[in-house]
Order: sequence, then structure tokens, then C-alpha cells
Amino acid sequence: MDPAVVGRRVRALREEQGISLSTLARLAGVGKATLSGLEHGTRNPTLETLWAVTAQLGVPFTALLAEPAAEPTVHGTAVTATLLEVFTDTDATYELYRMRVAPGVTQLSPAHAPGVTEHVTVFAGVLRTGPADAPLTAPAGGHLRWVSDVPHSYAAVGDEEVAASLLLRYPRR
Amino acid sequence: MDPAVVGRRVRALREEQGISLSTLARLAGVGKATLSGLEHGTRNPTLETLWAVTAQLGVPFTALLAEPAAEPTVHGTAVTATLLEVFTDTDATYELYRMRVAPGVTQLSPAHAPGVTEHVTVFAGVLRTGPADAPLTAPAGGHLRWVSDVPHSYAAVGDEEVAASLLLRYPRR
DNA sequence: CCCGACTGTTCCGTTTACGGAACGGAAGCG
DNA sequence: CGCTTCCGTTCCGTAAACGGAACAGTCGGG
Repeated sequence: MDPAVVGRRVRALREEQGISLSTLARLAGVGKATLSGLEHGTRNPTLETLWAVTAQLGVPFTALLAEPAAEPTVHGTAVTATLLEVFTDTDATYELYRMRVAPGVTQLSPAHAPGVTEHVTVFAGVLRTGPADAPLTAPAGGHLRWVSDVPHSYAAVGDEEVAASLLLRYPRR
Repeated sequence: MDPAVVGRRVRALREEQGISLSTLARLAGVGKATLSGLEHGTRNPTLETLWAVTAQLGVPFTALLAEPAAEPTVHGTAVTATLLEVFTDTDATYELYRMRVAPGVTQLSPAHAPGVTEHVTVFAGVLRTGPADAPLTAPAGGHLRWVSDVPHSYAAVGDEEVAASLLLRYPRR
């Protein structure tokens, strides 16, 4: 893997918080040269250095290393979904996705097996989704839930891309 | 964090696979001295070294780091949560966790910053959570949401462990 | 036995990541 | 215009992480 990726991640996180390189270096107890080289990917940081920096950023290690590329991703006309986790329980199997819905397009999805339900939590944007003949709308922070054994649709309301988490529940037959 | 913890984890993973230190070092392309020191916690490994070893073990980086996020969320006796993803957009930063709540114990969590909200979707079991003075209850498939700028509690109802996804929303200041 | 092949640890020279200091550049202020 | 105070990068001596080799210990076979 590429240390440059980690570096870019650190720089992005730092700038999100509006902290300067100098202050972050001081707070984390590392040299400015160290942090500079780390962000540029020209150094090969030690565990101790990474730990100090991520701790000061208030970010768990995983935030630096989450690699979506290897994860299975489903692309549709409007929807891009990446599978985060599969969870199996005595009653049902669950699939948790992160979903993005591009604006301006409506995507239709065929019916799933009987009893399958979908649960959506919207992060950003406004999402219209649900049974194709009676979709529901949820703004950022909202939550929707419907039985998806009928054809259903996904669409972003307005021109902002929608980000959401999608939980699919498949009851055990 | 303690490099000795990482070392023990690597050794445990290696022995699980029945691979000797020598062969793992050779396969990963690192020196035996390096791997030996890493497993003993007497060295401060670089990102490159950790990467090579974990890749050869077929283990994601996160497997080495038992305790991902002590920061924004406080986890303790009843709740164990693992961070799945961090998502930042113009209005807020989101953290998506998979959460497990052990039965028989109630865990209290201190108030977060003003405006922080929590969204929970229950996979399995029955969860009672929300503001400590007025918790809500959700069965499998249910969804809860509350503003977490007050102390709040988590508890499993009944004797079944609860599995859920937890979305934390931090509004941008 | 004794040998070969293996285990994991330790020694050691080379490479390099480390922090402190010095650097040029960009604001903000009198 | 100076002067100060930040910013991020570069230079550099030191500390240490690196891989290769040598080490003792263990097992199995001839």
C-alpha cells in the first residue's frame, strides 16, 4: 500500500479540523519535519508516530486505512453502493451498505424475495425511495423503512448527491 | 498505545495459522530480527513493516488494533463498538459503528457536544437506549434516534446480546 | 550418535526516521 | 516600510529500525 495515501488522509483530516501543521506537530509531540514528511508520503512513519498523530486528530487508526477499492461495490444508473458488512443471525441475514445516489436520475430496482425489508438512514441530501408506486422522502438525518418485495425506486431530491446507509434484511426461510 | 499489544496480536495471528516466525518473515520480505522484535514489542515498527506482515497474514490492518476509538464515543462494560466508516460532508461528520451490547448490564455514556445526534438500527435482540432519564426501546429491525448532548444509556432488554449499527452525527462548528 | 533442517533470539553494520534549528514566504500591524 | 508571528519545507546530527549472519536449542532420520 501506498504511504502517500495515508499522508493525504492525514493532511485532509488535519485541514478539516482547521489545525496547522505546526500546531498539530506540537500537540502530538512529534517534529514538524516528521509530520511534513508523513503528509507528503516521503517518510515511512513508525507505529508510535502514527499513533500520536491519529490520537491527536481524535481519529481511530482505521480512518487512515479504510480501503474502499477492495470492497464489493454495486453500481447502478443513479446508485453506488458498497457493502460494509454482512451479519447473520438466527432469524435473518443482514447486509449493511453505504449508498450514494446521484442527483437527476431515478433508479428502479426489481422486487426482492418476500419478507425482505430495507432500512435507510440518510447522511446528506434528500432521498426519495421506497415502493415504486408510493415512494417516501427523508432529509439528512431521516430514516426510512419499507418492505421491498415489490419493485422500488431510489432518487435524490434536488441537485445534491445523497449519502446514506442501507440495511437489507433477508428473513431466513 | 502499546506496541507490545500489537506484537502479541501478530504472534497470536501467526500461530493461529501455524506459520513459523522464519517463514512468515521470508514470505513478508522482512528480516527475522525485525519480526522477532516486533512480536516482542521491543521495536517500533514502521508502516511499511506492519503492512508487509499483515498483508501476508491476510489480515486487515485494523485486526492489530484492538481498541479503535476511545475518543468521541466512550465504550465500556456493556457496549463494544467498532468503527466501520467515517464520512465527512459539508454540514457534518458522521461515524458509522457496528455495536454490540451485552445483556444484563446498563452502560452510561456522558453527554457529547451540543447538536450531536445518534441513530441506531437494531439488527438482533432488543435495545433500550437514549437519554438516560427517558430511554427508548427498539426490537430487531427497529430504529432509534436522539440528541446525545445529554448523558445517555445503552442496555440490552432480555438475555440476548444486541447487535446494531450506530450512526453518530457531529455537526460542523 | 551425529547430522541436517528447522525453530526463535541476538549481534552488528547500514539505512533511515526522528526532533531541533534554520529557512523562505505570507499575513497582520504600527 | 520594517518588525513580528505565524505558516510549511528543508537541512542535519542522532537515535533506532532495518536485514543478514551467527547463535543456541529441538526435533526426526539414518
